[in-house]
Amino acid sequence: MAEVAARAGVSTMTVSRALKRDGAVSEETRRRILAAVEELGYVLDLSAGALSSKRTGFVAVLVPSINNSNFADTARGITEVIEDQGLQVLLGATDYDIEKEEHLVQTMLTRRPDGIIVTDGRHTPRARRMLQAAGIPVVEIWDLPAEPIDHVVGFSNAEASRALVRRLYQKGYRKIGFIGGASRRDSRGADRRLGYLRAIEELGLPVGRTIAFGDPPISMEQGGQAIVHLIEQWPDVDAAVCVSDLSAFGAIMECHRRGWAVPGRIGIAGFGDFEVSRWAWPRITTVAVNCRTIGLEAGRILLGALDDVQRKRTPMPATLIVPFEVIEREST
Amino acid sequence: MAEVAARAGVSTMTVSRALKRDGAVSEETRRRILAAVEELGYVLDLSAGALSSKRTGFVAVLVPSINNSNFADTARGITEVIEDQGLQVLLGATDYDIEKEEHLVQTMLTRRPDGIIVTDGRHTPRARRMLQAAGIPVVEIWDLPAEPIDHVVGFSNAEASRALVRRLYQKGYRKIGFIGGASRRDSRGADRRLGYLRAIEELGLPVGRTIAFGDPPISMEQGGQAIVHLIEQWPDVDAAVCVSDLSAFGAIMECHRRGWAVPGRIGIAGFGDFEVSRWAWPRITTVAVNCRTIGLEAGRILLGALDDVQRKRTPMPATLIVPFEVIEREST
DNA sequence: ATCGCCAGTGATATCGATAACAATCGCCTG
DNA sequence: CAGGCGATTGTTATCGATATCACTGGCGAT
Repeated sequence: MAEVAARAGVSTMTVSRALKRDGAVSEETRRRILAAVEELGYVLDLSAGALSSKRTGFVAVLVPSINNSNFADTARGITEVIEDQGLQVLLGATDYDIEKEEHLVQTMLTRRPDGIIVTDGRHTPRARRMLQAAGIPVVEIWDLPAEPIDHVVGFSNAEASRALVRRLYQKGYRKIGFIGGASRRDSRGADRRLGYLRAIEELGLPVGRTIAFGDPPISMEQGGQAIVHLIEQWPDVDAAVCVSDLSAFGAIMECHRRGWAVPGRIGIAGFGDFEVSRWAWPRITTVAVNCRTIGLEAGRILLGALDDVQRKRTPMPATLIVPFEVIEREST
Repeated sequence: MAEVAARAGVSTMTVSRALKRDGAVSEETRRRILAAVEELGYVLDLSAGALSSKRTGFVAVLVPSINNSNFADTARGITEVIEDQGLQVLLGATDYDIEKEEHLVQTMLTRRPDGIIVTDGRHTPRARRMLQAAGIPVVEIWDLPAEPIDHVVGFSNAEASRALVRRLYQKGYRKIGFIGGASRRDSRGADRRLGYLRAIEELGLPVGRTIAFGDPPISMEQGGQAIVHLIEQWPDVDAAVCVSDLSAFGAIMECHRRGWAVPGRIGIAGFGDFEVSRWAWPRITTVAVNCRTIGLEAGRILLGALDDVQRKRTPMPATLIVPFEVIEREST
């Protein structure tokens, strides 16, 4: 930067200002500086700037998996909003594991992000403590935690699942099974099962028709295996609610393969409104949440909180509940 | 860190050493320091460490899209390898746009990563210049650039596509069409088309049966629309090669919907061996490359280059060609 | 007994930018 | 015309760690 400054005949401070968005520098000077930057091929070093300004321009984002288009959409939404403000996402994947989340939180805090967005409201006590002590805005997304750390953008997975079951009931289904993961690691999956159970009970339907299969994320393959188990174990089952669209898709394809008509023999519903559900044949009944919106809103709330901090206002923790929608398609 | 040092009765330098992996500190001292760290809830500030050590511990990774499980797998592979060495991935998505890539390269360099991995061998001249001038190891992946910048881990998309077409020919298909994106933005997609054209020509098959549809990434929806166009335009077509599995899937489902048997009426093949292709019904013929391996190898090569730099050896640019495999399944 | 080496530790300078405040200049207001 | 204000630029201190070199004490080899 000193070289650029020398070449442009100004001080480094002026160069620094010229390279910021809000820098108060005269047009003439800025032009000279930018020319010098270009000629020298100079690239600003933010890691130095971060140290003195105490703002790194990073927003840490933790998702269970980037290999899941729902979370990928959310991550994109966040990125979109915050990069407009010159911030950058530091992405991490927890693999649905709160121990790994704890470790990632620590790693991320080591980079001193200006804010952090975590998926889920479940954390290890130590992770929780670190998040609270970090002194930066925190947004928990994709869930409605009982005790939010700070801000929240999410919805009740249990309610959504319950609404789906009730819709199936209206449609005439009475022997409804559930296909989900075998571990509690995926807390959103566990909530969906909970909502299913609640609905079944409320409606007075036969209980117990639950297949637990494999570790999250439940794959297409596991969906296919699970539907076979479900039908073998309870031959009178007339519908299956799957913990995600991917398992629902696997289940439907397995039914095709075995000549079981969907929805003729059994209705099958998923969760998440993945692309595959919109274009599969039959199209898959599911619960849609706007994943990108979750990301956009989480990003906006974070930006708002950062703005509050900068203006030395006390930020007010916000909770934003995003809507979900049961979408009935051809598979039920 | 000064507080921790005071509490442990040592200098900050010793604390710093105790918190590194290779730190030469006596067991007794380390224990005292870690205890102090725990009691004070101290979290190391890497953004400061980066400044003095001139190593940020970042590896920048640019992929066309994180919402594509092939690239997500690659990104995971990279992450896996490098986080073992205490490095962290800085992920960016170019949206299949080399202008956006240029911008991202600049943004990333601003963070002074220790190395950078970019998808594709096509770059704007400025991006290319910046990459070369950065003075850090560069790995280009998922392609075999004519003029590599530095290291390469990839395969020839054209060759792979050509092999697929030849396999279809062996199987008896003679009127083979191609479904791909309408723009040249996706250079791997363009290469696949090229390979298709080359094969068609070599085999003396009827040419021209190419449907170009939409901007990358070509979606399931576009695959469904394109197959209709293809069949309407050339009713005698007996097979379709799609630029990716997603479009192949969309095409197959559209055929189901219209009562066109796959592969009875038309055989359909994809590219990429996505999960959906393994579990769809019919299972989809495709070209498989081990995406995770691309990531793992790219990570390893990068680590090797970083090691070379540290030991002041001159790193030798490496090119690693990963194998692809044509997998014949039920859809052809 | 002396020397040299090594493990463990500390003192100091430094990484490259920006915050905070100061200085300068021109122009407007009363 | 004095005072003051806003726009522009510079000076200096500082952010929080680590590189580098220096120092100490113990121990084995000669």
